[in-house]
Amino acid sequence: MKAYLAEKLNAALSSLSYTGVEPTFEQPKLEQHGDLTTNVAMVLAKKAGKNPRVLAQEIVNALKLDPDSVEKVEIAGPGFINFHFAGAFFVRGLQGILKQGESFGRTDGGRGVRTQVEFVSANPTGPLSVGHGRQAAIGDTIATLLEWTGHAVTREYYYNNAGRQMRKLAESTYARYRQLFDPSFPFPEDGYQGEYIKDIAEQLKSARGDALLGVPEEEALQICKEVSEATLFENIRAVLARMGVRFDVFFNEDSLYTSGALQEVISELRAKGLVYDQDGAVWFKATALGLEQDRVMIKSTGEPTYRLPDIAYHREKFRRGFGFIVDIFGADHIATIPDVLAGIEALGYDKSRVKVVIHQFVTLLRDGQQVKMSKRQANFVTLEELLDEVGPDAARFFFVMRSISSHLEFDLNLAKEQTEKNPVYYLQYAHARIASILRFAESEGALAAGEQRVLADANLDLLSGAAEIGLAKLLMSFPDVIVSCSTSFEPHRLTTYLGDVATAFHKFYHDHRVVVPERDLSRARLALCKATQIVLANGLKILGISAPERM
RNA sequence: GGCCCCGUAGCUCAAUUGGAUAGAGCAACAGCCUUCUAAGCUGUAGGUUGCGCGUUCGAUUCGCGCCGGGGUCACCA
Repeated sequence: MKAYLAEKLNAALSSLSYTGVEPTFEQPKLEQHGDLTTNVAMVLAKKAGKNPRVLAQEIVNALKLDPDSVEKVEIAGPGFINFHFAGAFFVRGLQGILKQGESFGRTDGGRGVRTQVEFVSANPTGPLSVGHGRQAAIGDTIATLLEWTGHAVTREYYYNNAGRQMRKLAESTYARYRQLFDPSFPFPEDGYQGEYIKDIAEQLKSARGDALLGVPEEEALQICKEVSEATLFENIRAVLARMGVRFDVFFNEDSLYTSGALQEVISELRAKGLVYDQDGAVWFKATALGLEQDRVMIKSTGEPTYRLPDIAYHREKFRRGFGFIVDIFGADHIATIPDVLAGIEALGYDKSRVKVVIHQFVTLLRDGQQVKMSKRQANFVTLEELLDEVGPDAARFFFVMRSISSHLEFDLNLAKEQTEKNPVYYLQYAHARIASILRFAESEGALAAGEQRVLADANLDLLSGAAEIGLAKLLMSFPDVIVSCSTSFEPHRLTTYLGDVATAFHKFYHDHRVVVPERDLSRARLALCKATQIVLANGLKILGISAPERM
């Protein structure tokens, strides 16, 4: 429709010899402003030296449109040209939805480009937090949105199981293990305080008894590290799986060390004059690239800081053939990004192919009070505990329902509530209600069993009520919504849209009885129900939330 | 102090990326079930979009300056 109008509008403009303007269309907020609107008249007004409304009238007079699809064109406000489509246009569009079914909403603007989405990427030093949960939900949803818009997506998790943090983990587990035999054994100063370390120590004891007491400490620490890492990683995978999040690749930072990728980055940057030695450390000359200060890449101890492997990792992403790279980070990582982007650009890669998505933090609310989360005090709520409490559907929905650049206030009471107040249930209820109607229709003989697929043959012109057309109109915009969510990396818009669909459906349900004696009308309304169910199911699927048949 | 995010109805948040009269949900009040799921629907009320300049046909959106909240500024990740 947009393409059709663009063509007609361009023809009108050139017949009036206005050139050099590409008209744009958008969907007006208010229904009375029509279905599509263009602001060309206002854009052209200054250049043409004419009043925008007068200009708009000229353009409208020159337009030749098919009255079967465009019912009415009018000029409004400061000079908008509003196009009102015929109701039949929307209603007939339902056929397409019914035919496409579970693939309705997919588009191919991404042209199959190989796209990597990196998210979560927590090191195996402890259980996932609710912040990781938000990142998992956002990352997985963005990955799915990219798939739905034609990208070939790889979901990737980057982790480091070497270095200081893992050493600390091993020492913590070892100390807890020793304490099981001798409570006075000292716990490391800055060790991991959490209860989970004690659990791992207990496991170690029941599996191996006191065997670790008899081996040299280095060996015991190595065992502690391996067991802790394996246990924690297993837990991380399991918790993510409960949320329906699965990764294609777990990329180990360690491989960058063994492959020589780090040295390669250093020497290439050094050759470009972007690396120098000072105070026994190796520095990245970030100031030469317009950044605020130079940064250490290799400490005087010989150990790299995170920057070097991060740059090397991003180069690997390019080398592995990804045409588009999406990084999902929490707000606490924001400071590291400019260095990495500058680094890969200096290495000759196009940093505009990297999209960094930064999300803000999560605070939990219980009984109207903020739940204090302190990792140090070890009284933080883990993602696993949250899933136990509210379930994966509510968790995933709540995690993505706010703009990612905003703080998320997660109301535990609301997420648990199985009432109309809870937006997740509102959506799922609409889906279940439709399933129930379809079952009823079959039991009444209004619809033969398994006939749902051929509802596309229904006489859709019988749908003429405002609620019916309004709903059909909304359903038709689903593919555009997916594209918009995908290109803007704003998955919360999908939750808002689905809420609108559910509202429009409930209104339709309230205004019209679906199964009525007139068989053709029944079938038309059933087609509308089925199309709504398809949109809800597809939308929920993208969000990773179940679409129940009964509630 | 530098940089980043946020500030919109009593509360939690939207607002088609610069559009027309700023919208939802919750809370409050008033209604709607003999009928396909009331986990639903309808209505009322609620606003100087933190404040002030500026950019232009037009600003919640862009720029500058304040105010307030959060984050971040390591030879930690």
